[in-house]
Amino acid sequence: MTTSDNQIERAESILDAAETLIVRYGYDKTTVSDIAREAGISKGAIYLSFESKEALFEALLRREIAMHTARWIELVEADPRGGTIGAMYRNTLRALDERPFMAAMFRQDRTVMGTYLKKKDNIFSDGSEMNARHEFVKRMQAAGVIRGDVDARVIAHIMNMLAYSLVAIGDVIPEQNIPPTEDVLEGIAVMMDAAFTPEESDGEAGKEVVRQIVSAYNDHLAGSRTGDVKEEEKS
Amino acid sequence: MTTSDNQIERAESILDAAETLIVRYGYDKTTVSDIAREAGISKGAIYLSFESKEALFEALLRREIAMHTARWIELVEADPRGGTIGAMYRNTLRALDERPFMAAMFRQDRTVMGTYLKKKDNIFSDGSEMNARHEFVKRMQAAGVIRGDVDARVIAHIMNMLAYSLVAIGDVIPEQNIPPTEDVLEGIAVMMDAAFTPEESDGEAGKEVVRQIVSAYNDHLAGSRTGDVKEEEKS
DNA sequence: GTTTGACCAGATTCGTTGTTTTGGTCAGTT
DNA sequence: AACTGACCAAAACAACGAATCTGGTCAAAC
Repeated sequence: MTTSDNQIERAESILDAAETLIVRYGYDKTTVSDIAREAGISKGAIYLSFESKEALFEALLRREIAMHTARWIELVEADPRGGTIGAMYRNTLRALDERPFMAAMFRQDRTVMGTYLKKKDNIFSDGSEMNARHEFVKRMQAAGVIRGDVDARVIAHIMNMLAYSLVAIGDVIPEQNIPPTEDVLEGIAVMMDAAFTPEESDGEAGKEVVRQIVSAYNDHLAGSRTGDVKEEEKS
Repeated sequence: MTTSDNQIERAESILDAAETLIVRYGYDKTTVSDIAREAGISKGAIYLSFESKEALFEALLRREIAMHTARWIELVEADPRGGTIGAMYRNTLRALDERPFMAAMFRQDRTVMGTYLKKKDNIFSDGSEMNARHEFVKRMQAAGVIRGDVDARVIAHIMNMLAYSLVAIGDVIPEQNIPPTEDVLEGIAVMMDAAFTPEESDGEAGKEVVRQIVSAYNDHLAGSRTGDVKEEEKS
């Protein structure tokens, strides 16, 4: 086990601590000292792994997205009829709904994200979510998994609408009036397939595209990590 | 023209004034005096038509729902292919999107509804929205306009999700990343028809059911008006 | 080389006090 | 009888220093 491995392990355990606290108390009410205590280390040690509270939080956001993506592909691979657009989308939604912090991110929950949302250049302000979904739909159309005769931007936006309302509609409708999530996801999947799956459809083509997208995304991630204290800086 | 007609006219003009101000400044920042000034009458006169600020506001909410419904049926009747579930739903969404105050209500916008939302027994807390949509779907199934083999509750909830996100997703996605509303509504209509319209479908049956529902709703309204100062009380 | 926790400046919260605003009323005017 | 607007108690707001808290640092301990 190398020094670098320990570094990463340490950073991960900090993020674990931060996640538990932030999901429960929110970004504002969770102090750096709280995180240190929860992780069983000193406050100073936090700053050996992260440049600032904000950088720590952004690392947490990135990790959460990565874990969500991993969980998504896991569900897709495990799903026997997982190659249609309906099934793949259902699995994204399921992965989203499974992870409370991911859901909070997606609806930009103020009680969880707190003042981070007010920062000028927070990672949501670029609208990358929309672009990602649009790209996904275009590729699926190219692979013949989604009908080509509907505007990709519109399909992508409808998918964003459903995802957003899945995690945000609780603000407006009391829980007991919402049908079981599984039923809703199933309904959405059936609807999507009926509307957007072409007549002749290969049940496996979709999965291959998902693999490509996810691996491209992972490469992208590896090249853009910021805010962690880098090895070189510490000599 | 009777006294009672004048009463109603007066009350309407108060509601007009209230609507303009509340849409712009919100419930909290709009004072009763402001409304009186905007309506060109004295503050005391407001209380000849309404029991309290809260009652006035609830009358405004009810009127807005009624106007939304009226607009909806108008669009349905005018729509040549208006009898399918997709077309009818698109017309609800269009009517919703056309009226800023209705949209603010639907997403329970805090800057517009202000402290009214914090009242114990506000008119949203009963979840009637959900029930209304559920009823609508069941009737449409009975009339053969929606496929009968899907859970009405789930369809109703998906419809609520799309309606909610239509008016609320702007909080999370910058406007320029959202496709034109017309395109989105068209996409939703196509999707709904592909997924929920039965093979053999009568294009006019849906409209008839809408007429029935709306007239039943209007009867219901007439029987439950509260908060206005009643004629009998004023003798 | 790591890790710690006392320490600090700036921000945030709190408690208090005085001022303004607001929903609602009602004696008086039209 | 319809309407007005000065008036009032209660609530909301503003100002303010005092007290507390928090992100971040760094000399000292391991």
